[in-house]
Amino acid sequence: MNVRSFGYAMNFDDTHQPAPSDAAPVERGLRAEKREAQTARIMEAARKRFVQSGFRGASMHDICREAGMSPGALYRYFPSKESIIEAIAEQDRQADLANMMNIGNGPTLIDGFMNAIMTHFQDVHARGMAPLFTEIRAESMRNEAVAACCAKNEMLFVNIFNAFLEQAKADKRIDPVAEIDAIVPIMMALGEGMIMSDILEKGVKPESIEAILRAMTIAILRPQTPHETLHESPNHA
Amino acid sequence: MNVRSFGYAMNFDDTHQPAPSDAAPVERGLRAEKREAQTARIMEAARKRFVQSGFRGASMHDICREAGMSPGALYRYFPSKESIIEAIAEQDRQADLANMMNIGNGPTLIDGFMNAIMTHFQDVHARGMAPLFTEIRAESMRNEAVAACCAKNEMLFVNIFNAFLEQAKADKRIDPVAEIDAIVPIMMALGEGMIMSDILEKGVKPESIEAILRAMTIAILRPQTPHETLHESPNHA
DNA sequence: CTTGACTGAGAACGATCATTCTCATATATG
DNA sequence: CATATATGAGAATGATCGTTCTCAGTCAAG
Repeated sequence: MNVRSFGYAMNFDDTHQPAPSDAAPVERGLRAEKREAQTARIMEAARKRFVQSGFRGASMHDICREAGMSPGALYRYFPSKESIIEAIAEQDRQADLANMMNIGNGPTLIDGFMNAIMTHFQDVHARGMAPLFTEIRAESMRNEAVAACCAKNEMLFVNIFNAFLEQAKADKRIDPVAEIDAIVPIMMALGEGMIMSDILEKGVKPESIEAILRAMTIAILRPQTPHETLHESPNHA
Repeated sequence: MNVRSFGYAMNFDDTHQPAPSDAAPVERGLRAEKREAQTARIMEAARKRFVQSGFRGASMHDICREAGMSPGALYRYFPSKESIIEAIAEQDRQADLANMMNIGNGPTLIDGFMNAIMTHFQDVHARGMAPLFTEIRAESMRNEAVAACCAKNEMLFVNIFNAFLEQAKADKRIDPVAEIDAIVPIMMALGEGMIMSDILEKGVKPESIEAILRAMTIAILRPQTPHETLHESPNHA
């Protein structure tokens, strides 16, 4: 269900890896597999500690203890604490991006949009990732590498979202209240607020959230085809 | 222009203060005034460093240097770094609260609401406080004292906002799309997202922001008196 | 078995941090 | 002036942190 690509771009060279010589490519796969498993174990442990204590608050020894590993071992996989932070930020932002790629999959434009963000909220809530998200955003305001990671993934989504809305506008399926260049960042900001606040944690019913966000989205995008506005709220007593 | 009440509740006793004996209440005022000025200077310096490096990233020596003060001097005013963090969080959240108290001051319900939040956004943006806000929210997810401070001020505002909307609903001036108990936390989450993202920093025109948020607010609250919906956007070319 | 690279444990290191200690100065009070 | 108290500077302290060092085990290849 989750993105497990592990394609996080770390800026340290993997010179440990044996040179891809012509002999025994099968064995190399076994070694690499073990390495990946260990790396994943470290990241899992780090994420737990970071959620609980923040990037600066969690110590390397904490992470080692959580991962059941010595510092000497851990440093064979990550050259620094910074690199762990960057890897986790990258992985988290990529997971967010993957979740949001689903806008556009739905019977109507509004339904596709609502499904994507409601699923995303549920996912973040279920995995207890709201504190980590907030931590990443705070870190991104002073840490250049993390800022670049956020900017990169944000740009990817902005471009897609923007093109999606521009197309819908050109097709006269929506008639937005303002320029799409303004709507996109604002809707993203609103979404980030919902994630940070972890509304589901506060006991607000998902149906209410959906009803409110749907009304809001319709008001901003103003869908033009009649059946777009029909499903105002699927759960209305 | 700003809230300068300095009524932040610090949980350390001010036993330094001379006992309020019957003699010379005038002199005591002078001493207290100097103390307040020094305290303010430290908090100003701390805020600067915290914005730049975060709560954990900024060291006490950094703050001392910024304030032009030795550690020995600084520790006469604050017993710990924690207490500075708490004082700043409290002050910041109180300023936010004061800004938001203005909902209700406007020709229409929607106008009052829009004025309050737009002014608040401008204020936070102008003072460059978005990083500090994000830092406080991140800290509140693991630091009990900061969490309590956020919860306290949030509760104060929630109660007011809630009563405000319930009254408007009872008067049939609005017909909200969902229960007010759901609308309040969601609108607050949306606002926090706008502040964290510092939309104004991204070059989005304030008129566009206002137009979008106004449409959104109208869609959620659904004002019933005809002139409520009239002023859709005051700055429309 | 020997070799050589990989992996791991855990002590150790230097830096940095929040905080405290010591001592000096200033100021109000009698 | 003498005393007591508030204020300040700056070195010192003990803890903690990220990181490295040393050495021992593992395992595939010859």
